[in-house]
Amino acid sequence: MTQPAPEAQLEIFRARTQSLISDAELLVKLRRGKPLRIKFGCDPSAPDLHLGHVVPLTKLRALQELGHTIIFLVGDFTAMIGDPTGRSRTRVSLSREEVQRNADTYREQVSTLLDMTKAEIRFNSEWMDRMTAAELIQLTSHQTVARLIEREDFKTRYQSGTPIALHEFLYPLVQAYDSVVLEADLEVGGTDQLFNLLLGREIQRAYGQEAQVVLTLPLLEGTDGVEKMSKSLDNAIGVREAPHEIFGKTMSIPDRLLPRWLELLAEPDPDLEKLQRSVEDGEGNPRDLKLALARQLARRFHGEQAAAEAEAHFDRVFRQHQPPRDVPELEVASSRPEGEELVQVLLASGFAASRSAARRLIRQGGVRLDQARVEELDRTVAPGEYLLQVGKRRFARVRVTPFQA
RNA sequence: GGAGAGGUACCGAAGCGGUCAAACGGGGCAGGCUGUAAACCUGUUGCCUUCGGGCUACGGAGGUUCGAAUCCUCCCCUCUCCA
Repeated sequence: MTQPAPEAQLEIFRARTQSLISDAELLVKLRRGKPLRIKFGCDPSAPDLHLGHVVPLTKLRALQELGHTIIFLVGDFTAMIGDPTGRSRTRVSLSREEVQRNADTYREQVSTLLDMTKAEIRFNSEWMDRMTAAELIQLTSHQTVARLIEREDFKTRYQSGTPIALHEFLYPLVQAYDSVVLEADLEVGGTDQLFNLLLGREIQRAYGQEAQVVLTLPLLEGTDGVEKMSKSLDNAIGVREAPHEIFGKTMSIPDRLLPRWLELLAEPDPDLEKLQRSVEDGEGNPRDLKLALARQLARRFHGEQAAAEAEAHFDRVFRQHQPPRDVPELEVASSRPEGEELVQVLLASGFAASRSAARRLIRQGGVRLDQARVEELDRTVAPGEYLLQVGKRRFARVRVTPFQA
């Protein structure tokens, strides 16, 4: 592959980024004509990729296609600390086997997005396990508390009286040191990583290396439209989720989030862009645009056919209000000759967490048996087969078996 | 070592002797509407209930009181400041 000219490459590096520090330094590195070593840190404990990860991974693929080397740094050592970003507590350390297994899963999932045969995967325990206390002290000597406390979340935590444990300061330092060991030319991360990435530059200089270029990417908001996407906030769409889940969840994002998702996630597509323009003009219906995005995402992770089925499922359940084709089946034994209480059936089906919750659902008109809304709280279901529906989207085919004394 | 602040439901946060299963906001769930599981509006959100009520809950254990999330004692945990 012949590499585009440095200036042309710069445009690709810069596309959709939050910040790039700095253009000039990147150009210097590119002009040397050698493939850059591009570091990207990943968390060893959460191998489930979601759309939030797709943003940087798409970027990395573009850079990989320019012939640069992508290095996935698995922070298995740093995981003992837990990134102080947000409120995450210190995590339990994972065993070597667990880390390896997670890394394998990660590799497998990332493979659908970029060419892993050309990428390196490294673990920072490789060098951190061997670091002596004296070396660690030396590393810490290159930074000041004042500098570390500048980091936004440390600052707010300090000011608000939320405790900061001493070891948390080591997280950015170790991450920075990883760049030294890997001789990274550039590090990619989310905006929330800016401080850590910049620290990498300082520590590299302290160890006599050229500073890495820092490239940060916007963080994708989750399905709630407010918080950044994360599994723990339950606002994520996983790339391995079922096609109809990906499709449906995408359809349920707030309309106002749509431009953002299109900007960060959508692959170039003339039809999509045409739709987008018509929606911006007030002509088109945002729903159609959302459909197009949902279709594209489902197709990207599950293929054309699965995407079509997911769309059909959505259309059926939410537009026509018909039960879906595949409904989970469930068997409930009658507890008395005339059958079983509906309340009990709801509990057994998992649609209600308690009998009180089940009654509440019925009282609110959220329960249907064979399409007919149930009005009686004390409804008993005679033995037989029924389609049970709770709310708009939860269905089960229930078989109530006869009473046996 | 000393001084102070605080621990309330899924989360944030009020309440500081009864009218508190606990305001309010977020989240969840349900209903309505709709162009979608969007937006908006309404309801609901401890458990059990024969729908009259009953039971368990406000860091833990005791106590005062007819009655405690609210007062007292001890304990556990968190934070801040001073040394």
